[in-house]
Amino acid sequence: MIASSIEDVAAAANVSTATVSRAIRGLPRVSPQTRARILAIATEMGYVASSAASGLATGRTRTIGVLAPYVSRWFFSRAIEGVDLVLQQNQYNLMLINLGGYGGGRERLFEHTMLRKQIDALVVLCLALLPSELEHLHLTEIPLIAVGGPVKGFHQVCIDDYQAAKLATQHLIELGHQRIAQVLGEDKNELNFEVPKLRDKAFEETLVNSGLRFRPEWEVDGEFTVAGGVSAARRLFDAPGEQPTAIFCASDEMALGVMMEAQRRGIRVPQDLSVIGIDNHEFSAAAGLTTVAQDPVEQGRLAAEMLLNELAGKADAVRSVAAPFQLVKRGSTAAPLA
Amino acid sequence: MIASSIEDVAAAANVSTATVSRAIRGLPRVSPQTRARILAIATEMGYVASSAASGLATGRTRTIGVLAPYVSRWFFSRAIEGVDLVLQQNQYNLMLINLGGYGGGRERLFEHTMLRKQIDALVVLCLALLPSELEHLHLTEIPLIAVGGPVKGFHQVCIDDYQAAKLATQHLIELGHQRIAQVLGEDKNELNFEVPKLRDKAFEETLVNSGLRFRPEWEVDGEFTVAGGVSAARRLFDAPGEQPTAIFCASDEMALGVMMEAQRRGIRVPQDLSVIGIDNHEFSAAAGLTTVAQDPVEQGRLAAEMLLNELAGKADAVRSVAAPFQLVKRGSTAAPLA
DNA sequence: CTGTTAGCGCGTTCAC
DNA sequence: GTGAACGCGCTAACAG
Repeated sequence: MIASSIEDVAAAANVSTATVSRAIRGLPRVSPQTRARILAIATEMGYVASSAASGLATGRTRTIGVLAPYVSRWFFSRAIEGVDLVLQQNQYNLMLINLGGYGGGRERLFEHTMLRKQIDALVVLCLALLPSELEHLHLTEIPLIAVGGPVKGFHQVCIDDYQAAKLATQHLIELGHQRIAQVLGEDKNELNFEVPKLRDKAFEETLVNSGLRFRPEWEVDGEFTVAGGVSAARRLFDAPGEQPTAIFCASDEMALGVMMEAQRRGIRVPQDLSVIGIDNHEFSAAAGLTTVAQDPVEQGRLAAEMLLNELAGKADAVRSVAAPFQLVKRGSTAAPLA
Repeated sequence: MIASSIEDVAAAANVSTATVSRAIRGLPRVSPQTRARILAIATEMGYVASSAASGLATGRTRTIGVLAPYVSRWFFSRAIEGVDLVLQQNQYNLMLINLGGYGGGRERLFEHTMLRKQIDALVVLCLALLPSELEHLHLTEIPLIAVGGPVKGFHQVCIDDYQAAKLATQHLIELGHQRIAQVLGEDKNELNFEVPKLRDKAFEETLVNSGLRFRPEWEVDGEFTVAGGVSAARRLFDAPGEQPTAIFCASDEMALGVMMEAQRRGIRVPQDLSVIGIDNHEFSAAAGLTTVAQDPVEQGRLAAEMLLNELAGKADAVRSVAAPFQLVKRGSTAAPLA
């Protein structure tokens, strides 16, 4: 009852396979009656077209690839969900290509998986690609788009990271903070991208433009993780001499780590220390973290829609779009006591 | 240079397509010299077999499906990474089937996507499936396995949730707590599974078996999220009368929410309140949360390995396996003050 | 409106 | 060790 092919259906309905194909795919040139009859029979037989066969015939897989540096981090998993939302609505499949677990064979991934015509389009989640990889991708000539960060030669959906970081920094400055430290995320394993640099640059320039002193010793790496935020906070708190009254963190996960470490030491947030992040991570509201919010679900959704439009034949459907962001004030920031 | 088919390679190498096929797939009956020559030419031409065509011919897709209720929650995203690890090592693709975003058309997912012979095997991440869905899945006759929770009629890789919850509860009791509340996760949108029930049952029975009183009013829902944990904590803290000295949370995310709310109210953890969770979420170490740890990456990896073994022809490769768990003591639990 | 006929690109007998 | 030929299941172009 399950393993039926289009021929079985055609035979059962006394029509040709071509008619079955047309009827099922909703193409014209089939009388309403025959269509109804075929559909009924197909349903009853549990017939579903083989994707391999139709893929071979059409050259389309109805599958979109999502290339991610990690899947278990907030931004990426949410962006994946956003892409998925659109794909499901359009009966497309989602092939997850995770670079995080890749042990050395990363290049093979591009030369094989990517090229096997297994996907009709690709979403690249903020990821720095090697020149050879970019070349491979462009050779496939499938629609491409980047989400969450710029990729050279790609259209992109992402916030203006410079402006976002500037907004966060300015919030601290406007509250009256003068001694502001930064926890940033550095590019460890080459999976990373330009976003950290932009946020870093914005922080420094905003500080200086406001007449404040930029202190290199108050710039520590948090690796974009909670654990990294904790250890970054330790380094700051353990340093001798003057302490910052506020910390700008390049991501909420790091900011949450900073808050946890502060709490452990009895440093009160926001009385003794203001903390601000970027992202609006799921945990941030609960933790009362002030942040510059962005919405990866929406970004993923938008990107997927553009790709599908492009696949549907709309010219230049894939464009670069600036995603919105906004300051969300919560309890972790306040004017400095002194 | 990219869009080459096996015929192009065959022509360039002056051999038949059959020989190219054998050479590339490492089959015998090809002289070392010809094989080397063919491989060189294929590489140079950037040839990669079309997955649709080979899929049609072999009936195999080299793709494994992962059916998940959500992708952006800790357990699921980590389990996906675990599965992915094994698939990448074996040149398999991962098709992500997310039920979370599914707006009503859930059944169609099963009748179409699942059945289109698009995947060679399926991993179900702790998810309650409807009888009709189970039927569909079994009809496909592909290897199946459940991870993280029992699915009727499936082999499974998961911890013994009863024992894990019992361990957590006992830890609190052994510390001397007598007034213990529970934050559990209820089955809201039918995406859920039996795990919450098991943990709940273990908590109650352990309490009673230790001669402690079980108070229904101290059992509140936290929806398995941080935000849910926060609001559960509020309900507990706002209730008049006696307060619990410890709270058992059925997941770390809820426990973290409880800790955040406690902190906001000046309730000291662990002096005034002990909190324990289950999972060992990425944030738990940073937050100092005592928990019963489990490892979804490992569970996913194990499940994927069994599936691939089964696909490789090993009989009964897919079995049920009890995953390990252990108590990880951190700062959030201590003996009650009084 | 419907049927016939070619492929889509590869794997796989079988002969050689 | 190698090649020719068929078939996987479906779609597309053309006939009717």
